Amino acid sequence: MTRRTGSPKARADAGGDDRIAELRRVARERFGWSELAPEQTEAMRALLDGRDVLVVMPTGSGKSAIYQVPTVVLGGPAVVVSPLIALQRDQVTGLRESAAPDAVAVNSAQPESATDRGWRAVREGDAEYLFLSPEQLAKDSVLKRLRELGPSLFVVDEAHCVSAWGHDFRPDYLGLGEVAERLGRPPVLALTATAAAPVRADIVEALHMRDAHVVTAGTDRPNIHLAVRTFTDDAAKREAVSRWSAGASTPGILYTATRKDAETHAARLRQDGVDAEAYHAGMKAAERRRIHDGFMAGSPAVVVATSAFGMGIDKPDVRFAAHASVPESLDSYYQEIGRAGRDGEPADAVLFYRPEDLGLQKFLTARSLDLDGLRRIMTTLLGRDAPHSRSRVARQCDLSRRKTADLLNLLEEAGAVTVEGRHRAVRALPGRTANEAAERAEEVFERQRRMDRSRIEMMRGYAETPSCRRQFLLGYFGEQLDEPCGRCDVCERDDDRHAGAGQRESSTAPRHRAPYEPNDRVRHTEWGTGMVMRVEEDRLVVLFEQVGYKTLSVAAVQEGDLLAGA
DNA sequence: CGGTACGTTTCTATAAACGTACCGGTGCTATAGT
Repeated sequence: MTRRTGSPKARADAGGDDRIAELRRVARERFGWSELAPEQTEAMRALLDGRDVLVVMPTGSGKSAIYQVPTVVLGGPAVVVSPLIALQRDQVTGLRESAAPDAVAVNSAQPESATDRGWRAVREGDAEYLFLSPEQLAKDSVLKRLRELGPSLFVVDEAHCVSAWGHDFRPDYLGLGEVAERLGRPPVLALTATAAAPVRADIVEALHMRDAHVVTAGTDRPNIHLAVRTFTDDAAKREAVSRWSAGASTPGILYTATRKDAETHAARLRQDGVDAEAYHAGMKAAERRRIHDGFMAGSPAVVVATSAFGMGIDKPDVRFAAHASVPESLDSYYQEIGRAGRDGEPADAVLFYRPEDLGLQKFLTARSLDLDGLRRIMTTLLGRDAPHSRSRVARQCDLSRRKTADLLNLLEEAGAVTVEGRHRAVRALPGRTANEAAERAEEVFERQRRMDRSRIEMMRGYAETPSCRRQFLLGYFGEQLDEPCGRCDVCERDDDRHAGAGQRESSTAPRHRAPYEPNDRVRHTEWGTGMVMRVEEDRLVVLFEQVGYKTLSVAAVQEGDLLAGA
């Protein structure tokens, strides 16, 4: 692949200080930002050097700036992948209202004339940012037009969606790596607020990032108070949720696991005189927008919602994010509570927990596999030498486009098929029968399923941990908090107990230390290789590549000689 | 996986107990019909 002259790489050699000065100047003159945070400049520099960059930074810390400023310096349009049309709309409006270069969006929700105007604006240099969904980028016609524009950056916003949705819900997310290649492989930038180790690995793999430069700002949000309230009885939990929410400082978000629960809790809160509304994907688009905009403006004060609510909610003064039921992972949980307290003032994250609620999440994450569909696809592909278009595969195997994409993703990950540059056509790799290939894909599927299950178990771990919740949460995201936080229910309970007994355990007291440290690479006799995520006094949590998260007893590990360094 | 709604059974009930079927989240895009 040849680069255009004046490519990021060539220009980066001109001198680092000049580049930073230029970034600062553009940030000041075009965007009105007088200062850039060190993480922002670090990420921008890497992009100008032509590197791929993964940024994990809390929302509100200026992630968008990381592509907006370099796009101007590089002088070419940026392709920005954004998961929701509503989000695209907000971003386009925001840029239009500023002195910064304009932005356009390409999606199915606007008339064709608007899309045509958008393309023209980018082509003529009147707009520098082009927002699209991954589904748009799965279309040849769109890719062809984009390639002609010669984009200078390929940006994936809310990049955790690659991992959360790519494997089933929105399979086109897994095709983005191929898309970047077909666009001439500009530097790839992935942006997200939270990403645990397997999520980061998913992002890097799916986007085909090379030697990705990872920039992280601390994940911790110390002003968010963490608490869990445990129940055995469903009715008692409902009652407690209602009472707590009705008495909490607003604005706030109450998350529920089902649409029905969102409706019933909202109705109950209204009865109690709270300005509350339900929000979920089953509601009309206009109604959803009304509630979203209303919440931003101050009414309703409380939104009772399923996981549909939240992306694009950058409201500084949200005082609580409560959960009437557990979400399916700590990734989602942290994403959701992270919408509270963005102004830095105290905020509450309360989880109303019943172990039985984990059952619903198990059901919702349980996907089924069409083994026969896998075999049919492989038989079709093995019978032909030339690459096959996806739509032809779908037709010949009598599968929907969606399902075909799903199964092809599995087969690709299993190394049974390869995606060819033009038209993202697929071809079978030789050496395996259709049956063998289908079995390998099934193994990939089973591994994903085990990972999903283990993530639910980590959610249980958080809810049931006998020690500091913040340490647990941050450990999950690969960060260590050396001391208990003092700002969660467990820490406060311990404080009370020690105060009552008149003695406080010194934090410097010698403690039995497990012979493992977080981030150690280990190998288990049965579960293979993994990484130590968290070490407690008598237990440790290891993230295994094949089976996901496992909690091990240190004593059992040592007696059975189960873990070795790897 | 677990809750709920509804049907069937039972020492023929204006009642209780048991069994079974069904439901449950996230968004894009294309397309048919007003």
